[in-house]
Amino acid sequence: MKPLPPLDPALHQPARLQIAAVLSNVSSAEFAKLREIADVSDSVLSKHLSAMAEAGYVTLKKAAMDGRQRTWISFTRKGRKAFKAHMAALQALVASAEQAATAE
Amino acid sequence: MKPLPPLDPALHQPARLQIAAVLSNVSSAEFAKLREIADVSDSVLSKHLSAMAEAGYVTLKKAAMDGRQRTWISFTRKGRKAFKAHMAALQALVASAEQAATAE
DNA sequence: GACGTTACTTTCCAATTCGGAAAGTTAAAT
DNA sequence: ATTTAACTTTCCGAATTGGAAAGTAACGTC
Repeated sequence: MKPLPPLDPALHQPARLQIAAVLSNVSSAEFAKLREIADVSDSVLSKHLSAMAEAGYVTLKKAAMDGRQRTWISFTRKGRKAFKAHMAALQALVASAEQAATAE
Repeated sequence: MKPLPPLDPALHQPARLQIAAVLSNVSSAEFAKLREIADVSDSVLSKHLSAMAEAGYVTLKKAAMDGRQRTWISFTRKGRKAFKAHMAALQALVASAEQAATAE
């Protein structure tokens, strides 16, 4: 039984996984939508997004929507790739666990 | 896009996932084996195992092996169930991410 | 039967991380 | 010029995580 592929610390945290899962499905998502799904406060979401942006995984774009200022978040190519790798690592984990016959 | 099933905090941490993945495949594993796979120090492994034991997820049994004292770790039924649920949550995450066409 | 060794366990401590509240910022609406 | 909406940053406190080192328990040895 060998060590599994490494999990990305910038994505592994639950709120970040949620955010990433959403972003993987869309070209961009609204701040408010992510906050709702990740179920965190403004400040916490903002901090997670900053961290992910710092890692080069997402970009934030402010755009006027109905006059109001909104922030749209998107994966960068790097972010998409990192998330894909992270998912693969999780898949590997699931797979390794799936041969769960009771052997010794 | 709805919130995904919750991830179990007692299992989500990387070292714990590794430990759980191993345990899911065997009836019991040696302390030393887990330490090697999780790639952590004695003290850290011991603490993770204590935490998982406290959660009712694993049991530790000391047994003499070749004269020497060894500790064998096993999932409880509850632990197995919790890990299964956790894996299902990860699967759901993977699945939700998998429709990753670029839609909006 | 004192002593060393092995195999953990617990304590100590520092570094991160995480979260919310509250204060700060900025651009648009009035 | 003010207000307001939509974040962002600061300011905490609490919890996690990790290693080193000290502690403990069970043998094995002499």
